[in-house]
Amino acid sequence: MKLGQATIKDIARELNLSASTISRALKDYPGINDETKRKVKEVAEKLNYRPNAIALSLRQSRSFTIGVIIPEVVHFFFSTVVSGIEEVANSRGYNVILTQSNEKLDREISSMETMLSNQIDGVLVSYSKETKTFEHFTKLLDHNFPIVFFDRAPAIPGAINVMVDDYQGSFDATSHLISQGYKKIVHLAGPKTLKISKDREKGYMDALEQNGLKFNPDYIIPCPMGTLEESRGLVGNLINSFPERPDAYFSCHDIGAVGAMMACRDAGLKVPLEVGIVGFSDWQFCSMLEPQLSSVSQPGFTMGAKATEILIDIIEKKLDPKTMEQTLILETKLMVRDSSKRF
Amino acid sequence: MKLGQATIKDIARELNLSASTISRALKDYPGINDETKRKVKEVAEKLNYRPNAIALSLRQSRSFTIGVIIPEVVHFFFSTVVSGIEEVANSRGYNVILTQSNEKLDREISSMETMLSNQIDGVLVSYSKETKTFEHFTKLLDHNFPIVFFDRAPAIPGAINVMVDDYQGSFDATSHLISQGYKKIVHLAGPKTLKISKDREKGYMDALEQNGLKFNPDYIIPCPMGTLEESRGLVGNLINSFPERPDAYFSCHDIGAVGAMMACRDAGLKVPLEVGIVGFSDWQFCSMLEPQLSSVSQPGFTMGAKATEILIDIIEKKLDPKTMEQTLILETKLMVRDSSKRF
DNA sequence: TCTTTTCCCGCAATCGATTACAAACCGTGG
DNA sequence: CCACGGTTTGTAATCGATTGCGGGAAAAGA
Repeated sequence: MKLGQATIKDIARELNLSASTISRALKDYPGINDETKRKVKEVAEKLNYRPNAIALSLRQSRSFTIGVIIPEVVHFFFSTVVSGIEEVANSRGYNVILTQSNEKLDREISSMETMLSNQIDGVLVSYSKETKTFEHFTKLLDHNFPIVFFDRAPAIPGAINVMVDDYQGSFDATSHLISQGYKKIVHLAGPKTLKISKDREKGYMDALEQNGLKFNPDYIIPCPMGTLEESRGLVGNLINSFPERPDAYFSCHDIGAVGAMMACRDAGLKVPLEVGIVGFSDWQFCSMLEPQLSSVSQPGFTMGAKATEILIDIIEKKLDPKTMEQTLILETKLMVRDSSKRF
Repeated sequence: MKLGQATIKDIARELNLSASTISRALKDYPGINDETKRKVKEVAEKLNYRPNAIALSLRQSRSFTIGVIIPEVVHFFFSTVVSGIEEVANSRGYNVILTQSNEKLDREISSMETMLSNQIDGVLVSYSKETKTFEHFTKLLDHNFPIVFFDRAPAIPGAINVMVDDYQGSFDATSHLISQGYKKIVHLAGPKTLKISKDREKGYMDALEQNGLKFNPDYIIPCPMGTLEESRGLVGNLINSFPERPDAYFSCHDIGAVGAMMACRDAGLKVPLEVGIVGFSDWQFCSMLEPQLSSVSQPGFTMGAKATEILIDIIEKKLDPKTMEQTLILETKLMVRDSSKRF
């Protein structure tokens, strides 16, 4: 109304026809006079008619809108994923409603609530660090509501997940460090609630073992917050206090790696000569650092795009969550740069 | 339906009441028996009733949804703004539909179209670099459709804008370089289509003049693409070809500054001793670089938050775009770091 | 000329919630 | 015994678009 938005009735009035005729004329139904169609379209054009998507949604019980719940937007990886989501959703005629949980469970839940009220057709979720129970998702899955999880995959049987091969990426990164002659490799680990953290930790451990290095549990340093200050502080302490000073750091995310790099610089250690460092995610800034930071690159855009393809296929019944492959794993790629190149 | 979502009619059937009674009972209208209310609420709870927002939207011709159009999500500044938007919109009960134009005009236009179809209540826009005409906005503004522009403000009389003080930020940055003894200051400029580019350029020029330095038009280097490679290449060429080698670079964005920094490093020039560098936006990575990059910090979150406050106030008629202040300018803050500190 | 077929189009219901108006029911007072 | 007031609930229209069904008119056939 605000816009004086023309409706089908306005066209009907103008032409002394009924609303149903207009509707059919606009959609080129057979059984409508060509001349009538022409006139209807002409008037529609003139009045700048635009179908009311809300009315359609109500009638069809679907909105051509998908919801996205991510921990935070201001995050290189997630924003990349969102970009992929946006791209595919748009090209397939869907809108994207975005909410961030800020890593809080209650916001995640209330987001789901309002999205459901808004009759979204499906939802893409990367759950928060706080999320330890998944009833708010399983309840919906049980009713066949389309949900696709990305990056962070919950322990829900039957859930569809799109993720990167965290294990392999981590394994590759650690193996690379070993191949460069680093022997005492510390792992800066993420929160245990996330499967990705556990996978990355396991990749690290397996790489050590398969390369004949002994695994030292003290070399796993939990960095639950994931801030630069946290890892910088922890690594700083560690450099001075450890009996055997570590000679490499593999962090489960880039920020942690930068913190480690700074701590090393603070301590006067040369990277990569004395200390090797590898991060995870390959954020934009990796190649801007001095030395450039090696990192495991995650295909964020692809992840968003694939997850959206799958979700929409499920919505449109082109895929059946019951019978399809439940987990799509995308390959990572180790970007070797100066921070870990000794030879 | 998909969810077997309960409607008001389901409750009505269960209790042998009419839909209207249910509606009133749920909203605690007077004139409904307390006992009835209790029972209605009980059944609503049992059936996990959630009002259908789409039905409400249709009836009220408003959707409690605002649209956001930005050039790209994968951009530190814009994602920060989106975060602010999300925050305020959520707390005031609005959903956020996000689209990115990828700096393309036609996508910007088609985004507006589909958003209007979806009966959004208002829209927040930062227009694309390609956008040179604004009919797709003025048409709506003329019909009193709520639009608030942020960061990039179009030349539309009467439009509401929220932006940072690009001029002052630029002026401060340049003055700072001068105060550090740099004399031949190059400006890496952005696309002329954006007002922010022009403002930043003007701030640079005025700072030179007011500090008694002669302005040399050759010292303004257009960097329309805004990529690292672009500025790195341009500055690289410039170092070798210029009769008087510049001793400082003020870039209109951080990426350009990093490119300049790399070009200097390539050329064996010491930053900040021989060359001073200042960027604009204060992206996350500024303090991770070596040397740390000085930059003009823009309050992205605040910008998103303020713009959303204003938009919703307009939507809810708490503000009148005709009579209110049309441009809100937020202060920038120069973050002085090592890349420009000579003393 | 009367019947049948074909062609166009309108009626009315639907999606879910809201709301002005009307109605049914109760008890009470005249 | 009737009317009236108050309390509680129901009816029906509305938002915009769609669609099954049916109807009217003109054209074709008998």
